[in-house]
Amino acid sequence: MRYASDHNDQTRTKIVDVASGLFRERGIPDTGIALIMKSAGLTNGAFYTHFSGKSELVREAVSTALVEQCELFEGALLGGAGFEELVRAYLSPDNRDVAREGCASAALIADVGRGGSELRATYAAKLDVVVGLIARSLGGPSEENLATGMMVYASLIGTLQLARASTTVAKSDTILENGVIAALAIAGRVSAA
Amino acid sequence: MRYASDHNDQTRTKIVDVASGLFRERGIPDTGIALIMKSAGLTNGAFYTHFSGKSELVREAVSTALVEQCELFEGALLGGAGFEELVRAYLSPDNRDVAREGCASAALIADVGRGGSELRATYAAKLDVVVGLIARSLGGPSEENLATGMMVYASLIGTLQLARASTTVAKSDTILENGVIAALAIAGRVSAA
DNA sequence: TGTACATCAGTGAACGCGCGTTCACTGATGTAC
DNA sequence: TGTACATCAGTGAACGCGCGTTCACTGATGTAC
Repeated sequence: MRYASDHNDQTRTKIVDVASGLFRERGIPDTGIALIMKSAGLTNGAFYTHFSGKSELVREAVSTALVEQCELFEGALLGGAGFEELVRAYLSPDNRDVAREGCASAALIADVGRGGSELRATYAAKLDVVVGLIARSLGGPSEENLATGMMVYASLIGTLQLARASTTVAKSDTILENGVIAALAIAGRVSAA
Repeated sequence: MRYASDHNDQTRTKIVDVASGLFRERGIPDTGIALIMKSAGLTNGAFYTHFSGKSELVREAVSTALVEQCELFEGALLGGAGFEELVRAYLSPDNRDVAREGCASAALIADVGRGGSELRATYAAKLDVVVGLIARSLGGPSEENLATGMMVYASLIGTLQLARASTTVAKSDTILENGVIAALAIAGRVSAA
């Protein structure tokens, strides 16, 4: 073969990774195929040898972005982090400022909600994994901890979005700090209810 | 004059109202001027006799949508509603299903975060009013209650977004119900911290 | 009173542009005989 | 061994389309003299 046997896969992965970052940074509708392909070091025509169309890429890019989220949480858990450290890792200024590498939900969930059932199903599958990891930090994947984990995640998403929409760094930082307290409050109460 | 003296204002308000709904339903980048004007019963050319461009309309439409939010909360408070009833009004299936008339933050906050400083400032101004109303339902606009109100709002936004992105009505309904518990938990804890 | 002009919200065709997508082609490497 | 053909990731120009925006024009009503 004229390319290494995994060349095709590598190129495809590269496109998905690049798109995953650009979508989070610019939003899905404002990110065109030509920009994605140029950022991946290719021309737009090659796109369709890898994907049936933009919506297929969107699904894979959203999925990949959420897997990154999982890896952040998994890494923290393996490092011995507890619930509060998980929350602090999420609500860090870095995660707020570098949307390209940040939480897919905070950046794209509204677009997912407006999307088709395929996109929502793809999102839901990975969301369950993220919530499972939060539940693990709460003691394990019991029904209660999963419900609490989902609410904690909801709170984290909203907090990060408010922090990103803030007009000053000081206000934004305060929101992130209060977000930790709010997450702790949810962790202590939803399960108990 | 060939039109009533307030005709111009009425048309402008009509355009803003229509845009405010369409933006929430479809997202800002996927809502074009032609569609907005057609929905308002006009042709696209007339748009520029009312606005300097799309971004001016976006600012006014976001602002208007948040004012609607305020009116929902104010109405509930005047009706004697307490904090929990406020939260339940927000996390209702109606507010989830009819994005056109629902919370501007849940629908548009990611776009606001990606927007310019003018849009963020416009959003922030109205956000403070919304948070002030939540604080009022917590007892009054003290520093503590405002901080708590902001975190409650963050949680509500995230919860509604997750509910909208869900794949089944049952899961979505559960998220809304648990969201009430989470909001109560935050109300009880952030202030106390 | 009649006529010429001013006002101005709105019309609708057109502008340049970037979108998602298609397609004839390239060129490096593999295989058949 | 040499030659003809197959493979296939990638190129880059072009497609139709809708975007935000512009602009010459309309037509109903007002004002000036």
